Amino acid sequence: MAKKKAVSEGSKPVNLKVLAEYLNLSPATVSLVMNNAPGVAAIAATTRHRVLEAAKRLDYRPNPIARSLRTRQTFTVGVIVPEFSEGYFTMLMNGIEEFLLQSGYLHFVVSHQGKQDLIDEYPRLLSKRAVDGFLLVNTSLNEEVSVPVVSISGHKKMKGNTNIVLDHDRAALLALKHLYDLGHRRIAFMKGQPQVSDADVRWDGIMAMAQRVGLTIYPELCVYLRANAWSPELGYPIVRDLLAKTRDFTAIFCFNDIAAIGAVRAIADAGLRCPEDISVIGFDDISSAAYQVPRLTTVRQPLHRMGEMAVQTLLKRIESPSEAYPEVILFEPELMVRESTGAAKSGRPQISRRSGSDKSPVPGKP
Amino acid sequence: MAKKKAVSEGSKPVNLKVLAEYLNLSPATVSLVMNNAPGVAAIAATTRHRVLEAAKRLDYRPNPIARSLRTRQTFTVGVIVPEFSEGYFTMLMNGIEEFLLQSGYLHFVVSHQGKQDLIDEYPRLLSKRAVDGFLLVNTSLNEEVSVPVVSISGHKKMKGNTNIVLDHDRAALLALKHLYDLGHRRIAFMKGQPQVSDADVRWDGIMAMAQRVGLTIYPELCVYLRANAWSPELGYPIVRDLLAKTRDFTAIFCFNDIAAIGAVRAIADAGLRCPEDISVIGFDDISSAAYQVPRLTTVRQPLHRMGEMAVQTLLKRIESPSEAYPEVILFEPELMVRESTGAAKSGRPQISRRSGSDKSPVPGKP
DNA sequence: GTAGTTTACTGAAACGATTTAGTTGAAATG
DNA sequence: CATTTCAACTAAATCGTTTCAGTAAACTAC
Repeated sequence: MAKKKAVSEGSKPVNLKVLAEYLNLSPATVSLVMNNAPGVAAIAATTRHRVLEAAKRLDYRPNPIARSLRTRQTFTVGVIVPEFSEGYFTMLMNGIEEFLLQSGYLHFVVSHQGKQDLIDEYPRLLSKRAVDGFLLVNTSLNEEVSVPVVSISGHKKMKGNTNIVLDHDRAALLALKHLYDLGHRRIAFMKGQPQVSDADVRWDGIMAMAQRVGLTIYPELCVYLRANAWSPELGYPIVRDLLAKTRDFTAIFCFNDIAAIGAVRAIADAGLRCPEDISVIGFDDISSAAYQVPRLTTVRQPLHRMGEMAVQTLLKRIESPSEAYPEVILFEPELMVRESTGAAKSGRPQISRRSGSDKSPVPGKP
Repeated sequence: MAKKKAVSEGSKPVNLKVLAEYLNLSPATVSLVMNNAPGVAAIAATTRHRVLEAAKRLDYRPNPIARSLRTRQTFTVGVIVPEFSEGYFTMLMNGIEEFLLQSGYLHFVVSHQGKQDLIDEYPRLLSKRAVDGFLLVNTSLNEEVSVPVVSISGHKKMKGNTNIVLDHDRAALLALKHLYDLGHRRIAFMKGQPQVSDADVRWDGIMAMAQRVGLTIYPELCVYLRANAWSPELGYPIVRDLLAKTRDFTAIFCFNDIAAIGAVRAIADAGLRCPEDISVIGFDDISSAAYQVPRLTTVRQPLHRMGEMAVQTLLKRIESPSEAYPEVILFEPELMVRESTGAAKSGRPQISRRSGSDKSPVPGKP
């Protein structure tokens, strides 16, 4: 034991040259064996064993930097996210990190806070650091990069990009059908921030499915997230202001669970009850959603699996870049019905509210 | 413009040699100028300008890998955390990442999930990748590493380690005094998981301050977190089970806000009200704490600032390792009084409950 | 005019791997 | 016996920097 320590900790870590000298072989031979490179077949089996054993005994660990310099591979990927937000981000990252580490990769994470200049700068910064690929979370790039890219909830079609996305039409359908079945007809909708790449697609899904279900979307009940924060501060003021303007709705479909928490709070502060007066439905199913008071009804995204799939796809593309890969990988949402939605309050003066104008209340399509 | 593009995007990125040839200078000279190295004084000002300008025109960017190979500096730090948890982790990371990027550093993040083998492996893994320093979050290492270390909420004294910690005595005092003043005498306490390095110190603080305030700690009202998850799932079952066993307490001091959310939920599920029947006090002040129903009273940790300070200290130590640095940097907590704590419910059969035994109810000290 | 000092650079050796194109000696082939 | 083939390695270039030890030319000093 003492001997082993003396060898491995004595002075500087052994490098290839030292190991080769120790073995009376050339660095080339040792390198071939260590990497199991094609061409290693030409090395005698006995020599192979000698090398491997000596490497273990001397605790030889190849220097990844030197290796990267030569091979242009760093076993590092760049992860670009809007923010280290609670909920969405952490669930995704757990999936991403787990699988990445298993495969021997590390990752740099940078957050751009929704700022366009950072969105432009970070890919360059990370390219300079020679990452082998990019994982984009809710972010879309303007310029192409020279390595494989996998986007989660990005929706831009770009060369070399695979999109991991939720089936937002289905998500919208699940939520709207649920609300419709509970009797809700006047529903408030919350659209995500423009810099969040999911926002538009989700919104389009809601528009399309509302029509399918037979729900009317009222522009005066639509609210838009702006602030960059992913904290309940996001949803709270917007729902508070909406309630100050009108209470003529029985449900609100929030952009995410964090905003939903803010919404629930705003409803309580307005002296109303959730779900008795207003039902709230969230999105994502973050880990605290099921423990809120009331427990949040929400559309679950399989974020852990999406993260895992993103990594798998990215690594496959890094390791064999010439193959063809799907442009889109779709995941199915799941409706988690809990306590924040309930039967629509009846007795609302729905008709009176709609008089006075005949034009379609749906923005855009007639 | 077209010309510029042709130069910068044409083929491979220019390297030092190409730039040097273009300038009719040696790589050595160019390198000196680019790095503003000591010795650059010997380069004529006109040459300096020529170099700088050509570098800009040809869009020369030094290859960080080659540079790292030579200098043994990677401008990368390793961040080791227990988990990508909501709340605590994200708030800290926002501070860490912001400051790190500003200073031109990137970071690898790995999470060990409380598993000892990973806690041992990751520092080696990251050392192999030649990180310039470590940032440990709620994690303590067994072996020393050869680069500077800054721990956040780590409490181990090790060579080369600076600890960024909260004043846990003060934190306990704030919380206990608050509860005491509200009339609470029988209080339940929740201790953090053994693998979370804050757990013991916080617990000791509570013990000490309880005595100071004049509060008795009842072993039967102490619960212990075990599960590794940092989700409300953490606090929920434990408080539910406690309530099944006894309801003879009027407040509970939770290990963190996430657990407090679980506790609030468990209280509601037991048919009790918070704070009327049981007051709940959390820890951290995560961003959704203020939006819970009821809004969470909690002990705030200045996590953003702690993260920033951690980075600042680490970078200073990386850049001038020989200087002396403090072993501990203390941060002050702040009590955020909100809605989840209220006056203790009176009329509890306190006396009857304590009869039958005369031995001190405080575990450990008499 | 010679020695010493400055000024403005440069050559070449690291750093620690990978990889291509050989080399060497022995065995097989015709 | 000359030639080819093969097995088992190795020499040396390369990746793109940094940095130390020079060096050539010009300038001072006496």
